[in-house]
Amino acid sequence: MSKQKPSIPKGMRDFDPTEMARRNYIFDTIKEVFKLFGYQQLETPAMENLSTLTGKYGDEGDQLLFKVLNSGEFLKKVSMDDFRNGEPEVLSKIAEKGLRYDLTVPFARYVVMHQNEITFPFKRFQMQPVWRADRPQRGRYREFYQCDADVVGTDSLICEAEILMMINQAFAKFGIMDYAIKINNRKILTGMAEVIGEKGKEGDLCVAIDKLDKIGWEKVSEELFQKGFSEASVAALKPVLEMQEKDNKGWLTFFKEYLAQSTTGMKGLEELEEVLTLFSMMGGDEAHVVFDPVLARGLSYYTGAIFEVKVGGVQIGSVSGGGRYDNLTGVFGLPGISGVGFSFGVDRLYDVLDALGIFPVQQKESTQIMLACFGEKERNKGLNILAAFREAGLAAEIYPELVKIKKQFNYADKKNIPFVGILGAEELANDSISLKNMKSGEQETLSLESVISKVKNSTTK
RNA sequence: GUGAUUGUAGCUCAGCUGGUUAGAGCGCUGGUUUGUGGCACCAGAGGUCGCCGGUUCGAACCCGGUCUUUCACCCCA
Repeated sequence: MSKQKPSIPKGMRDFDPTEMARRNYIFDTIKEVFKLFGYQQLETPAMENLSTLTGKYGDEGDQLLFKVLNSGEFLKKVSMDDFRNGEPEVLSKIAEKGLRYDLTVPFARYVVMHQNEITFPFKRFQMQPVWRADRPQRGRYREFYQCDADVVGTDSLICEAEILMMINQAFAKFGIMDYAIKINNRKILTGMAEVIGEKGKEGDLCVAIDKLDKIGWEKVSEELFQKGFSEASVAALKPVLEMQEKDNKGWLTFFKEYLAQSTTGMKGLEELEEVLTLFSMMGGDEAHVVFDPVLARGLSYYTGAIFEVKVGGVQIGSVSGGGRYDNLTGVFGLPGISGVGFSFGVDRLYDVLDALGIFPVQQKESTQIMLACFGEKERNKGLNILAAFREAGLAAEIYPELVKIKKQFNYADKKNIPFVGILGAEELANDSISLKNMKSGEQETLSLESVISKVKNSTTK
């Protein structure tokens, strides 16, 4: 074997112990909130049958799927004719599995497969990596985690209100104060397209409108003209876009008049109002919930509420988003199952907490005390003491080699272990431990019991 | 997928218009200190300059390809 420089695939990452401690903090916090609202955890395999995945994310999505080569002689089934017929023909014969692209489609597959065992409404959450063969950029990876929570099998708007509550609570736990949950409704967007006289074109409308704060009104209207919108309809749109300063109540009043001619639009408004009412009945903090009529995402599948969360004071895209969809499981042969769900972007949340400097300082995952021993006799006694530490619930370790005490201390220092218990001839003779506080440098000779209580009191909060 | 951009020691980076044995800081190892980490001082190890090919008497430097990094677009978390 020749030497090779080790590397990892493009767009994939290692997480060192510090990063893992912080990531686990994020996962644990989110998980806690999900559970508090009655969501149950689900896991699905990294690979799905390619037939489950293809065609669910559009042509672009299919391109971004990681396909897994069949085991064995994967070329055996391929004929020269297949080669002449092109890539799709060959692909279907050499790869029948693929890595999951998101958590929603595998979830839909699961619901259909287990429809007879599931009690609806079904509330599940899922925190697993997904893979996309995208071109990586900052904050965009080929392997990343999604934290999804969905409830399927009910149209109740309580679910939407609960999602707002969960975001509220998660952010409160993280200590994020400055954030906005933007909320809109697909039916309102449909209504807008209707009342400006461009029925059915809310897709194009939204793609253009969405860029408003990026490229400005002039370019947006230019784009709309290009998409075939008439002069009159673009003019009819203008009042909405110029209405930037309204609060939620103001918007609702405005839209009740603006959308009066569209039954769909009015339905969307009703839903929105109902969600906000339910949310406040649950005791939600309305200060963070902002109706945004230009919020448009996931239009290919969302049919009702749409949300997105932006954190203030940092230049990072949305950290959470979701919405209501009809007919989640239709493609797998189970029509009529609707649901609403949302997702936290762990990698972005990490960046936000990092940028705001609000990760908890205390690393509860690190060792609380290490034993340093001068010789073999001390080491042997140390093993007993070590067991007692662990019995008492302390994260403890002993330096595994009989080396110079300096080296042992150095290890403890590098690993940020707050206490070192020293065992030498003296300590052995009078059955004690010298406990050194690595931060203050103070050292005292104590009994095993007092070492345990001392370390416990000063390292657990 | 389109257009740019980056790559030199474990890390962050110097390295002149192409010219001997490629440097610094931090980190690492050992020592000053055989019952004590951080600080200081001393010594040392560590690089086929991303990879492949070309131009040249001579390439870290110029050219082509490839991989990687970052950025914009597209799309998205």
